[in-house]
Amino acid sequence: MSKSSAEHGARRATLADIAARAGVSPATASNALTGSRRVDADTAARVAAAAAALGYTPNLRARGLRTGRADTIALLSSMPFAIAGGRARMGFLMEIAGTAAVRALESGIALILVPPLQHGRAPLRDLPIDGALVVEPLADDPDIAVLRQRGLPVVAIGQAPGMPELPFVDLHSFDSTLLLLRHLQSRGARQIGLIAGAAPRHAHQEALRAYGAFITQTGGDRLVAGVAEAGGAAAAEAAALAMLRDHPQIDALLVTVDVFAVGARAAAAALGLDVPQRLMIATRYDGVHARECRPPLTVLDLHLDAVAGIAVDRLLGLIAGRPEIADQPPLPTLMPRESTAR
Amino acid sequence: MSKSSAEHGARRATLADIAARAGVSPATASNALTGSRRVDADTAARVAAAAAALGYTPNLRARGLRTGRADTIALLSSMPFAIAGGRARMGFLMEIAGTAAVRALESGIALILVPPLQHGRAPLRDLPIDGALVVEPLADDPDIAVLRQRGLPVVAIGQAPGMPELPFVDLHSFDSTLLLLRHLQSRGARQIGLIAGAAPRHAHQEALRAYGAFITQTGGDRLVAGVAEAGGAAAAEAAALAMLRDHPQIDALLVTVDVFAVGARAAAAALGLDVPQRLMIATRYDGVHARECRPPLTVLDLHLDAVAGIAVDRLLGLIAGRPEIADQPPLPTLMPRESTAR
DNA sequence: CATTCACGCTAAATCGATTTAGTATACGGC
DNA sequence: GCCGTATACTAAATCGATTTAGCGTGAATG
Repeated sequence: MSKSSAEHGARRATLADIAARAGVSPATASNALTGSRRVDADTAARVAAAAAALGYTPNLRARGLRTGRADTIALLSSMPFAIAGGRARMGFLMEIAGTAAVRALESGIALILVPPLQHGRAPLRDLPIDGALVVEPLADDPDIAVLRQRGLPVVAIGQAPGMPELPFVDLHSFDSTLLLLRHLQSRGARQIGLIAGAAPRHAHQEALRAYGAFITQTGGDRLVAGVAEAGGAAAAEAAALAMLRDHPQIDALLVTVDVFAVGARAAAAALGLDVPQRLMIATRYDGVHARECRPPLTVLDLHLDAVAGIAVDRLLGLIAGRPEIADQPPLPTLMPRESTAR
Repeated sequence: MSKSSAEHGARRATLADIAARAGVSPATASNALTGSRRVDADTAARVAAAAAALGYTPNLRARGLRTGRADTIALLSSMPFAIAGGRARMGFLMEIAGTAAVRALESGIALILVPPLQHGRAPLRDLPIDGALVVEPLADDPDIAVLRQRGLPVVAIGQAPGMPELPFVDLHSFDSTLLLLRHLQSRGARQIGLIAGAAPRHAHQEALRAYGAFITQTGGDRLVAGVAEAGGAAAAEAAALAMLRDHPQIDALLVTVDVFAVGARAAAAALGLDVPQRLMIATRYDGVHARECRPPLTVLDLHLDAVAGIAVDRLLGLIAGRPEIADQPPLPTLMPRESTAR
């Protein structure tokens, strides 16, 4: 009965069918439907009627083959599985994906999700897309390299380190970090430690820069640990343990990655340090990790809706060759939770 | 300098280029690369070398045009914006999307996200896809109708009401409901009210059925309200208000939709009913709404990872014409929170 | 020796739309 | 009446891969 179920449905009407029914050539039918050249109003109406009658929808593969357009963009993240995978399954990426998909589809563009793959396949090389959004790219990001080689426009969500000319949507990492540092300070922190990702991502680098500026200004020791992203919470726990042991004067930790913050919290527990009384912890992204941590972690509202919307607009603009828009999303907003409620 | 940035990159190598370099015809090059027909080992090696040297990647549009395959599947939800949109941006859909995208990409299939659109466009008709996953379809789901008309295989996540023959992944809505009802009972509930979505979705219908069975068995009044999905939390609040006023004996509410549960919680607040002391509330999906509700809501772990994985496997199986797999995900697990901690 | 067969390959058709280059007609101006 | 030109259309080329049909060659079979 059923072989490949692709055989079932009635054959889709083609442009030639429409043309025949309307008594014109395929070329005219095409022009009438897409409006790319002048066509007599009567003829256009006949073509439109035929298309409606036959339920015509263009074959996007054929159109794409001819025009080179794909009417598709990709959203991708290079975050390693240890951070982006697991229980909280790419919350960050998915939050952006939701808004981005809506925004794109409203413009008739489909959004393909390209999550980090465990086994490092590179589907990017032949994906039929017109452009891509890259979330928090690395310096010398291999995905961006591939996309550029294909000549595809790219918009980074969070600046791409070392590529100042690459269009990006600003995640305001410097200001974010300052916001959190000042919050910790206002809650009475005297010595803040910083735990950042070791990978060359703009967010980490900016966190370091902001932290440096803050320490210079306020005094105190410059206590920083870089954690390998692939290590996940366990690596962060180890780093936090070492840092807290070596520097018992630390009374607050700023952790740039939510998964790492969970590790830091575990380290505090291991050392018997009460959170928030003895040690405050704050992180950046408000995901499952931050919310389900006990106590819940103070975070930022990164306004990812706005971020995603602007990113899509910018990318579609680049694809269409429209002049660049300069919009940037609003600055993140503080969302204090128990982990800093002293 | 920059016009359409699509012009920048070097022209992609085509099969013809490979063929020329390897000194064979395009047909042979194709056969060598795809392995669809026998080719001399030497020749195949030459072709492979040429492909590698030129960095050849097939043009998927051209291939798709010829073969009819798209190597793409869609994930779509018909949930109205009032539920799926807004602050919690399709948590349910996105949670599934993450796993599904990984699983699909590992098989070389891209995943397109089709969220509900506010202005009811129907991009489904011409999206180049091989099949689709539909989340919690409606009875007579218009999306499914379109897909079927196109002859595309569909897998429902949560059974499709009135379409028992449609392949689906079981969300175990009947058992889920019983699980929650028994939990409420075990926490001392004497009279449970049910607030379900009014739309003809399997989850709601099964909730009603399970609730009916439960009441029949345990006694008590059958107190049910159906809430229009498009009404969102406000509609649910109104319904809960009415129900709680009319039936003050209600001491627990089971709400099938997380957004509605938030509305129910607001109704309790408006009536001055303490949660959970005077009124317990439980819902199904563990999303932002449930977690950020005060008090946090008791929910189920629906094991969406497993659900999504099975759904993708089933769909890819259908597309490939493989015999059906019968796997179903594990039963949901209870995650008690404060809203039922009496 | 003639015939069949398998093998390895190629030319050309094909998928369905868009676009180029060009044709037929009508109209206006002189 | 002739020319230029705008209009409305069409035939054919094109995008890049796959697939059909078929062609030589050499080995095996009777």
